Amino acid sequence: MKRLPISASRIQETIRRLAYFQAWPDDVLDSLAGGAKLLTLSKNSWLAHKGETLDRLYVVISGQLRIYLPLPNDMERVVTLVGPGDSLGEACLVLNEACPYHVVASKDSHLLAIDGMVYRQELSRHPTLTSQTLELVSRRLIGALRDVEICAQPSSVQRVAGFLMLHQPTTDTPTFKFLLPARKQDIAAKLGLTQETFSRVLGFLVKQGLIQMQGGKISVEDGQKLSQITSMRETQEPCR
Amino acid sequence: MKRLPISASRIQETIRRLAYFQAWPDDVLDSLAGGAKLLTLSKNSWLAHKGETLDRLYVVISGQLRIYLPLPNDMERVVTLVGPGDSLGEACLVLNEACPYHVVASKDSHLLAIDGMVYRQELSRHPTLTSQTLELVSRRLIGALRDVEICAQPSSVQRVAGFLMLHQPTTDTPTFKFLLPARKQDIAAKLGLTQETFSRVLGFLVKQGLIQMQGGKISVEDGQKLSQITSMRETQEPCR
DNA sequence: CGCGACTTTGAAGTAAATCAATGGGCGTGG
DNA sequence: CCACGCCCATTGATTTACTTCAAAGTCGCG
Repeated sequence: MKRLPISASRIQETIRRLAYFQAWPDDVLDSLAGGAKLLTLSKNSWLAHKGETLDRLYVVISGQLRIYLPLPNDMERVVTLVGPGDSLGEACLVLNEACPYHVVASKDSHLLAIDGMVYRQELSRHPTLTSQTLELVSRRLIGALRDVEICAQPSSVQRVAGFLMLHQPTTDTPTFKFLLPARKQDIAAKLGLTQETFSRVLGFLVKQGLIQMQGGKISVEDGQKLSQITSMRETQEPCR
Repeated sequence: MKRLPISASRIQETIRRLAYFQAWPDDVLDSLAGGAKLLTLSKNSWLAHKGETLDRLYVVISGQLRIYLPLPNDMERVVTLVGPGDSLGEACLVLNEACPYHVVASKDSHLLAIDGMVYRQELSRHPTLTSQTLELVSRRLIGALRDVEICAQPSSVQRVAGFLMLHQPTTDTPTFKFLLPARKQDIAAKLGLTQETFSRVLGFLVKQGLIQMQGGKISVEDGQKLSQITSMRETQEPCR
């Protein structure tokens, strides 16, 4: 992880380009730019460890971060995959609490790091920002709940089906394509499965004709049936 | 569920007594009392269904609510148990989104129901409330993460140990007692276990001398060892 | 073309779910 | 005050879906 020696104007420019800051007033952006840094993280390098105090708000410009919880058996439970335009750390900064998860770059990444003190100060100064942040955190809370719901599915097929259906653009679109947002390994870890099980389930769904797959490209052929799986009592066909 | 025919003054009085509203200005409380109702829910009656729009903020006065996600196999994944002084619905109201979970009374309960419109209006009028709510939702988000962490533990013994250790009053208190906050059934569902497994694991821990148990009263005898279990690779003793 | 990272496939073991039945508390009513 | 009935917890026996361990296969990239 190294700090890019970039001019302040470059930072301001970057900030203004990010959707995250779209609705924020100019003077706030100027303040934020003051304590901001541009970071470059190479794949697999750490951004934060669980238990550390987080003193920055991070916004991903390019690349991808993996937020996860470490498990006893050398496994990980992926909480979120943070992509371009996404941010991380609001809740911790607001509460001034220790970081509850690990964060590492899952790809070479560029990010904006905004000083926590400045961030909190601006937050307290501008009610609009506070309510926007409230909305953001609320969205994240509800999102977390959706993830819990998927991971709580009793069978692996149901979890994967639930995951796939998250990507349908509009409800009642029976067929659609998308690219897996990360390595299958990481997605499996987000679903609470091993990569092996995830692979097998995808293979099973292909065999059933419910999806097609080539590399990371998924084509859902029958979203209808896939949704039903989620609420079915028996999922695993006799396997032959 | 029936509406108590209670005077407005009684409602204001109740509101003022709740810790939830401690720091809120008087005029806000008056407004909130305007659209508020006192509800009585008898055990097992519904407060909200998943998918419905939630148009009230609820604060529990007495009793207990169970927030949960329905699972295909007629099981539930308990998200939270909401007790006296706790509230529910902030995130939904802020985003004006459908309720993502079911809510039922797990005991006979009394609650305060505050009109959503009024709540949002007051929120937008008073930046202080907004930041307090931001803190509340942030806390809830981080709490949700802790729950995910426990449920992600690979073995049942580790999940239960993690749950038990949540109740230690201060870190480095090796021994402590507490009362289970709900039926074992519901706690099991919160840990992603069946009641049978939960029962067996508790029995196992008793046999190991790590805890004592009589009914809902738990006495943790060796928090040290219990914490270690959480990060151990092998958990289940050979059983004989 | 060959190497490393990631994924897929196979075979075996195991922990937890499931099914089924018993046991204990507690409130209600006789 | 005891007896019944209900709800919840416990215990046992069985099944199986997932993990685990191991190895081969694929892909992209220098």
